Parts: sequence; structure tokens; C-alpha cells
Amino acid sequence: MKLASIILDIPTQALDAPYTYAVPDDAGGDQPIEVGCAVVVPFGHRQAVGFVIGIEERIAEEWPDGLDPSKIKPIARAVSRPYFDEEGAACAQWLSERYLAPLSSCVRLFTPPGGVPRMVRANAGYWRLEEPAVGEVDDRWVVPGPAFDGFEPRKNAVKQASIVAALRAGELRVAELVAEFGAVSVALKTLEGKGVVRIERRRRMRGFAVPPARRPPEPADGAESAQPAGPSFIPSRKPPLTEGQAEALAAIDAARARETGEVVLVDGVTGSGKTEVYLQAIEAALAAGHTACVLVPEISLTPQTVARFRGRFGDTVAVMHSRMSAGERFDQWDFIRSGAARVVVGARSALFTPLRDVGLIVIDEEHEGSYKQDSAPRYHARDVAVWMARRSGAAVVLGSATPSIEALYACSQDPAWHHVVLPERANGRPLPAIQVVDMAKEFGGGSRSMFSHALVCALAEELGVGHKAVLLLNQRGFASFLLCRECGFVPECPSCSTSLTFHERGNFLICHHCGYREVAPSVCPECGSPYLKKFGAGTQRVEAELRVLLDGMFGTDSGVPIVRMDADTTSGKGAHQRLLEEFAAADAAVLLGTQMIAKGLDFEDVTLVGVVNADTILKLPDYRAAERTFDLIEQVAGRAGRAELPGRVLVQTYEADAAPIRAAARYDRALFLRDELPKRRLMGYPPYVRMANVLVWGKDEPSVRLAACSLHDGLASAVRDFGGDGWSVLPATPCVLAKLRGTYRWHIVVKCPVEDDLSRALLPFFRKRKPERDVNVAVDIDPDDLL
DNA sequence: CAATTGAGGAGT
DNA sequence: CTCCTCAATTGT
Repeated sequence: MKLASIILDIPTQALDAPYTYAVPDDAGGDQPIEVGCAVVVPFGHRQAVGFVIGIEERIAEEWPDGLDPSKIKPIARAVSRPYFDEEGAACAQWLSERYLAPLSSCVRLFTPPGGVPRMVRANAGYWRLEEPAVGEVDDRWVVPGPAFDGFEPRKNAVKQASIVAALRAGELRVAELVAEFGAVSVALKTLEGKGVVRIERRRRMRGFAVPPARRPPEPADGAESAQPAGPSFIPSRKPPLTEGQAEALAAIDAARARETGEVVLVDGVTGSGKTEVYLQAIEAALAAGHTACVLVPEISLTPQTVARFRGRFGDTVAVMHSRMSAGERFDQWDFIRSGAARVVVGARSALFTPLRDVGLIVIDEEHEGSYKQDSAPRYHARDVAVWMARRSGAAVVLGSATPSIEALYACSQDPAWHHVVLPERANGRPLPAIQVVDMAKEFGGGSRSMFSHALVCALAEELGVGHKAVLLLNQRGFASFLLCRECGFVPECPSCSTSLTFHERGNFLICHHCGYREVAPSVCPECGSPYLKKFGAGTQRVEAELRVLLDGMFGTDSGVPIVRMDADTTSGKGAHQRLLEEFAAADAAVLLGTQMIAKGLDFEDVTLVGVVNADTILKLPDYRAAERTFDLIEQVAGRAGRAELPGRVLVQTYEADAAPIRAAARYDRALFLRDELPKRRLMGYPPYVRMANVLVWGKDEPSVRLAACSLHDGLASAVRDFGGDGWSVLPATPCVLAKLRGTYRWHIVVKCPVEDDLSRALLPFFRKRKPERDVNVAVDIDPDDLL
């Protein structure tokens, strides 16, 4: 008898284990039952949807662990084609164990965008299967039929004549004819009846503005150009490689050829041409009959990025990211499943698309925090990619100008990890000089401006000759807030433990975590004092002050544009893109923004980069603060002087002596690591230990505290039973963000030696634990931060 | 003694 | 998640 392991698509801890069903010989429905399929199974008194994660032939004697053979029911029917294969099923199970995540949530990663069939309650205990709302869409095309040539419409058949004339230039969609000639359905029907035309349904790919019906395909030059490039596709020019690039490429090709799942860390300064290395490595992988998966941080997944890959690989490139509509994502997913896509470019979730024969997984900007998912399963794309590669023999390429300390450490410890350095920019230009400006001295010298003398001078010089400047403002912890100068009161969010941000526009106080808003008071709500001062500098404040400054430099009419990019100005669809185009089109201009401008921008005439406040990340109470600060400065510095014009970078800080800032200013990673690594070792942080962050949250503070403390005790004894030397369970404490969106948050940190299996020790404890009603618990394995 | 409510368990 | 059972509580 064939038995199937099935994960029910019901997100409940009690049901989160594989269930065994018999695979019937005569499967009801038209789909075969295979691994990866959604199936309907009898479950209790009803039917449920589940996913097949394994099928095995079983002889009557060896039933899976004491399962009563009489209890086994047959699967009712398959309700989808397979979404994943055995490898996907194995990956889901691994994810679930490694990240202590529900199996159903891990399997869900592999299902198509737009959803899967589900059981919905009709009436009176009846359940019926509902297909997902998102699926394939067709276009109706009009094509010449057998009687097309030599057809002469009747004199008064104006519509027919127009349609036939239009069709002579090529096939058309019915929708296009309607747009041009109005109601055409009767005319089309007549023509179809006479055999002059045929109406065909053809699959449409959403996300491409207008499929080029009669225009010949244009060379790929943006997101809109990707419809069938066909045989006329000409790949973009392949520039010659620098010595470093060639070495990196050789290392990748060799790693791929060994088929043992090795990792190559491409450690290249900004502008060293890492992307070209990826492109040629992918080309080699394709030539060897493999496919490639490229992960890019969500934020740098722009039309330009996609165009670069489409320019080289044409319409075999599929794209996956969250800003696409469900329909577009479904089409791309199905395009990948069809096997026609050979290269997938996308955010971290692209790892789980049904791409077969992957020979290369590229993770660009490997140090980025966005590769860690912040909801269950809390996986890290880098670790998942390495696991997948080990299994399939693919090579993993990690690229960054500022590799994570974890990746550097792995290179030094693990022979399967290779470190390749690209020390020079591809165009041979030097890296811009970084000058640290000590704001404490400026302040001591009597200046109260947020722009130092040095930065003002540099702006005047560069903008004065028509160059561009980028100013980075760390929003976190620095947005402006109100403070009563008499009693020191700061308005705080009633449901989060953060101060409210003051917004000039509309005179509002807004909470950046939960969106709570109130009108800014004119007198102190505590003591009634009218002396409420605005402190700090949100991007709006900085923009206003910068405007005054620029008008003072160049006159009010000079019109040096300030393009502001932050969460407020980029919320609309395509806003991000529009703002960048606006900045690109101007001569002298300033781009002012938050972290989102730190990477990926490539404008030739940016000669000045200013970091307005370098130390706000540094002061975050988190073990990774120094690393983040170092990375940010190096990354943003890379935006200056990318082409012929030399660039310079000014970093304003109140902590000019801090190691990450001094090291970043000299591009001296060794210096940074000499300072940072001993601290990590001493304090017991990665890469010298592995951590699990157990988060506990709920509306009621006493019960959260209680739950956290009892959880601590349980964890401590679980860790003791596991017999771990060098393991520790830190006491339950309130999180740094102790109150967020109205919930109180506590956490417990578990540490263990790097070579130990953290998940395996904690898994039994959390599998046994029953969930509480008003307190939530989540485990974050290898957390990115401990806030 | 029936009706109502809540906690706990089972589901292959 | 949904349905079922059992036991404690409430109502007549």
C-alpha cells in the first residue's frame, strides 16, 4: 500500500505534524497524487486541505510508529499540480526544525502566490472547496484565418474592413481592436464564421505594460521590455573583467564544478563590479545546463536591476518581489514552474520558487538585515541557500562591500567557504576620501546648526559647479520630538514605549511604530508650561533647514532641487522610482533621505555624500550596533564619485573617536574587526556563540512577566537536560522596545557554542509546551538583533 | 434534574 | 481549526 505524509493547511500547533493517509489507486479527480500536491483528506468529521510531503510504499508489517492501520483513511483527491518536489518537502521539514516554526508555515513558503485551494463553510455544516482567486488569465487574440488572403468585405461592412486592414500589420488582441474601433464583437463573429479570422485564447503575462503585438521587440531597457524577445534577442555587451573579477569568476566556476555546495564570498568594494561577476557566473551556469537564483534586498530590486539581468539573459528571467501584484507574482511563479525561466531574480522568498536544476544561488548585499524574515518561519536566506546548495551541489555566491561578520568568520573556519577580494573599483577610480566631522567640537564652538561648517562648505563647492550631493539622515531615534523645557516631559505613544515624532505638516505627533496620531499640544500636558521645544531632526526639518541654507548660498531663485526620500514620500506605488528620476534629471541637486538611499544608487555626478548623524545607530542598545554603523558608512560612501568625477564623504558624529567610525573613515575593516571581535568574544555574541531569542508578548503586563519567568525556568531545565557545556539561558528581561503597539514584550536569550545544535535542544521543549491564551511566544533562532 | 458554559482532547 | 465530551455551575 502507498502511504502519504500530509501536512494539514491548518495553522494550529496541535495539528502541526505529518498525518498518514493511504494513496488510493483510483484517485478521484483528474490530478495525480504526488509529492507537493494540495490534497483534500477526510479529517475528523469534515474534510481538510493538506500538502503531500512524502509518498512511500509500505509493507503491512512496518507501519509508522505504532499507528493503527485501521485508522488510516484514503486521500479524497488531489486538488492541484505539485507545488514543490521532494527537495522542497525536505527543505520545509528542515526549516521547521531549525527555526522551530510550524511545519504548515514552512510548507506554505513553497505554494504559489495568490493562494491555494481551501475549504470554506457553506451552510449547515457543508464545506466546499474554494479555488484561489488569483490564477491564469487569457487574452483573446485575433489571427488571420484560412480565408484571410483575398477577402473583400461588403461595401457597407466598415468595421470588417477596418479589422482586416488592421490585421494585415500583424496579430492583434480583441481588446486592442475594441480600443481602436469600438464594438467589434459582431463583426468579429461574422469574420470568424467566414474563416477570415480565428479567435485564439492565449495566456497573458501580467506586469508587462503592452505586449508588443506589432512592434518588433525592443532591446531590453527596463521593466516594460520583457515580452518575447524571441530569436532576435541580443545580449548586452560583456565588458572585460578586471583581474579581481576574473579571479572571483574562476573561484565561482570551480566551486560550481565541484558540485559540493561550496560558498564563495565576493568581498568587493562598492563599484568593484560584483554584478558583472554574477552575470558571467550565471552565464557559465546556464551554459552547463543549470539555472540560477539571484537574491537581492527588497529595496534594491529596482527596474534597473532587473533590466541588467534581462539585458543579458532576455526573457528567461523571472522576477519575484513583494511590490508586484498577486497576479503578476502568480504569472512569474507559473513561468518558473513551466521550466521556461532559467534565471530568477527576487527577494528572499525567491528561494522557494519551483526553479529546477539550480546550479548557482547568488545573494547580493549579503550583510543586509532584510534576508532575515521577521515572522515565522524566521529563516535567514543565506543559511537556507547554503543548506539547499549542500543538498543539490549548487554553488552559493555571497556578495558585499561589507560582508557580515558571520560570513567572514565562516570563511576563516570552514574549508567549503572561499573568500575572494575585489580591492579596486572596476573603473580604476579611487574610493572617495571620508572626513569625520566632530559635532561635539562644532557644538562647543557655538554652532547649533545640524550642518557643520565643513559640510556647508562642501555643499557650496560641489553644488556650485553643478554636481550632486546625497545626504543621509538616520531616522531611527533621531526624528524630532517635543520636550517641555520646564518639566522635561516628552509626549510618548500610549501603546508603544517610544516618544512620538513631531511632523511639521499638519502639526501632528505620530508614533512610527503603530501609526497613532494626535494634534501636537501647544502647552505641556504635564505642567502647563508653554515652553515646548522641538528637538531632533526629522527629514522634513532637515529639508527646511537645508532649503534655507541653499537659498542663502545660491539665491532664492537658484532652484537647486531637494529630493526627499523617506517613508512618507515613497509610500505611493512607483514613488521611489519617480523621485530618483527627478534627482537624476536635475543638474545640481541634493538627495536627502533615510537608510533607503544608502545602497544601490548609482549616479555619475554625485560628488558629495554627507552623513548628517552617524551615531544614532551606534547608540542603539544592540550587539550589532557597531557593525551596522561601520557598514552604513562604507555603503553610503560608495555612492560618491562613481564615475570620472572624484567624490568625497563627510560623516558628522558626536562620537568621532568610536572605533567603527574611525575604521570606516579609513576603509579599514581590519581595524574595525580588531576592535569588535574581542568584544563579541568577551560578551558572548555571534560569531562566537549561537543565540536564540525567545520573545514573549501580550496585552497584560503581569501575565507576560509571569509567562516569561516560567518559560525561563523551563528553558533552563531543558538546556540542563541536553547536557550542554557552554550553554546559558539569560534571565527573562523586558525587551529594549518594552512596549510596542500596545503589547508588552519580554525576552529570554539562550546561547550555545557554535558547533552545537541549538534547535535540537529547544525543539522538544517547545513541541511539548502548550500555548497560553493571552500570552504569545515566538522563538527567533540566530536573531538579527535583540531589540 | 435539565440547561448552560468552559476546559480539554482528538483528529491519520 | 472544529467538533465532541465531560464536569462544574446555574436555573427551575
